[in-house]
Amino acid sequence: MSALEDFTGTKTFSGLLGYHLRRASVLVMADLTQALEPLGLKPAEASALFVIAAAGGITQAEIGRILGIQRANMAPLMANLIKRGLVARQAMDGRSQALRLTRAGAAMHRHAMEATQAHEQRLFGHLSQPDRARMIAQLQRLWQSGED
Amino acid sequence: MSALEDFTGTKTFSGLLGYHLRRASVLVMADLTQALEPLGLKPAEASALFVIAAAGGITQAEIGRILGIQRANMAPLMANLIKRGLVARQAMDGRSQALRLTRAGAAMHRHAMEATQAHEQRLFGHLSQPDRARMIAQLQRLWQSGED
DNA sequence: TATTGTTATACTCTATAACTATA
DNA sequence: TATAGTTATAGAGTATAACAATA
Repeated sequence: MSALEDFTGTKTFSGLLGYHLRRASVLVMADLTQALEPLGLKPAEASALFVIAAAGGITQAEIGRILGIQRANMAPLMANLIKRGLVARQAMDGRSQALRLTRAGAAMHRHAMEATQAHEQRLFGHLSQPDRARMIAQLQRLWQSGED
Repeated sequence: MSALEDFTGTKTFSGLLGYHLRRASVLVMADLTQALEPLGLKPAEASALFVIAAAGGITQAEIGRILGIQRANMAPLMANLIKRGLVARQAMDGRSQALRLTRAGAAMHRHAMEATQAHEQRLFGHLSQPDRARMIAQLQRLWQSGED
């Protein structure tokens, strides 16, 4: 056991769930970023595609609320997806625009979902299905408790 | 159930552990940042104090390796803690310097640990002790698998 | 009055490169 | 050659403020 493992294994951090949550999240995001890079997608862009695929006709402001992304930051993100022909707009009323996947966007969505599932399997595959489900439920309750 | 909860509750994201890990981590870091703000500490600074308290005489490069912080980013962080009189340096050899908490630093460390424990209790107190221990063990194995 | 979409901008965090002094 | 500490800097992600158009 190296000196580094020794320290991180002491009571200094071993009792702090938030610390391990953060370190794990950093690792997972880095791996997901790599997994999506061949598709030319960033995690936030892939997430937006996932939401549109599940809820065609949704507005970008609503996607932002679901994903925790500011309206101001959704604008360039969505402009990029539209410019690349993955998402199409359709006027609902004078200020809202319904978003749908194009054919290319639907294909990209499938590839992104496959890459994401493979990534999840790679990182979390060693966990049993009940362990995974329990952790998801606990984490979801946690972050949704901060949603108002 | 609102439209937002409905979407985040669908199979789109509910099966993705990485997504919930990320959302939870963001919430936890925001809460910890607030909890430490009255002390004038940022999470990274508090973590450095924790490491020094547990391992007096350690160098800042080693702290960086433990916490996953680049050497280049440790320099201004540690300079700030020293300028505030929380940490003192002591030459080991011509290039390495042993770090120790000053009296003020030890007091700050206690306050930071108390604030952190209260924060953890506030966010994770609803989890049973076995649940908490299991989650910590699983997350730790996960992020440490990416350490080389 | 509130909301959508947008632009501009600032701030924080993190990563890279380069340098010196020393081992 | 490798490491400690430092500086400068660039990039990404996120936050705030303001605006026009519309509900």
